[in-house]
Amino acid sequence: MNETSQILREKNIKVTPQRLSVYMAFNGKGHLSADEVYQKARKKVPAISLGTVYSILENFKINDIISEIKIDFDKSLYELKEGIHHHFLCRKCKKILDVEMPVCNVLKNCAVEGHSIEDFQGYFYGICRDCQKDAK
Amino acid sequence: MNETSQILREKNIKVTPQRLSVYMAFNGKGHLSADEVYQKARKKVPAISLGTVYSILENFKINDIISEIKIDFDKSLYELKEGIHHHFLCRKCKKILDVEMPVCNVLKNCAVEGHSIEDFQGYFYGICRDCQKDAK
DNA sequence: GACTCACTCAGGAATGATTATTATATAGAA
DNA sequence: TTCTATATAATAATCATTCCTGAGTGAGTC
Repeated sequence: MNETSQILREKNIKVTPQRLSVYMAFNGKGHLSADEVYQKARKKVPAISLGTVYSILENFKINDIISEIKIDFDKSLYELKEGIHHHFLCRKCKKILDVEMPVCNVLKNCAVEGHSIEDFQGYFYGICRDCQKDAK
Repeated sequence: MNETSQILREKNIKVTPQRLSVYMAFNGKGHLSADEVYQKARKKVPAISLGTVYSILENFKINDIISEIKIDFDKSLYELKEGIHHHFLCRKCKKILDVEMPVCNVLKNCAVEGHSIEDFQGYFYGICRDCQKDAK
């Protein structure tokens, strides 16, 4: 009974090799596309299908284990939900970076114009530090 | 030489009936999908094709006339860029509402962790005022 | 052990938004 | 008006994502 199994059990999610492999695909790396998750999960469970990966990602999303990021308009990225942060897309090198923006964090769990806010995502677009350096 | 033509000319965008019809599709309404723009534009230019609509939307986006919104993860929405505001998606009725959030507006045109910010989009998720009322 | 019942999965087909292609038409400048 | 780069219509292609189906699995019951 490892740590990942524990996390799933706490959310009443049945533990299966496929689910463990998807969870573990995120080890260390954030911002994975469904296909990247699929490629990594296959190393543990070679027979896993892409459809299964999508369904597990959906399950994890509903259960607040991961969040979906749609910053670059062509495909979804996923990351483990740990620590509040937002995302920056460099228009030049297309890298996606996490950015801390404490002022944004208070926006969660408050009300705006009478609407209750359960979640907030902030997307920043611009030129990253490295690309600015290169331009000089 | 109407007002819309003027706006396009200022951006060095050739004025065509198709472009005018796409621009005018936004009259008053925000948050249109590409297909909704297409349906509205057809009323002025019946022969316009969906491909053309997409290409004009892309052109307008690059020229800062409209912005693309991807808050509900299945298709893009577009709106004229007028006034800074952010978006709220009600998880119950799926309506998208504009929200003013002045604290977010300062985030544009500043630097975060050394990255220059040219644009910022804030997406809020929760239950809207009306749906909260209904639940009572 | 046999039998449910609900859930999970693999494989493959279907969907649907978006993009690419190409030949024709046209806006705007000379 | 003529010319040329650009815009457009029509259509095909792409590709992420969802749907479907039939087979597996595991827990609980008898």
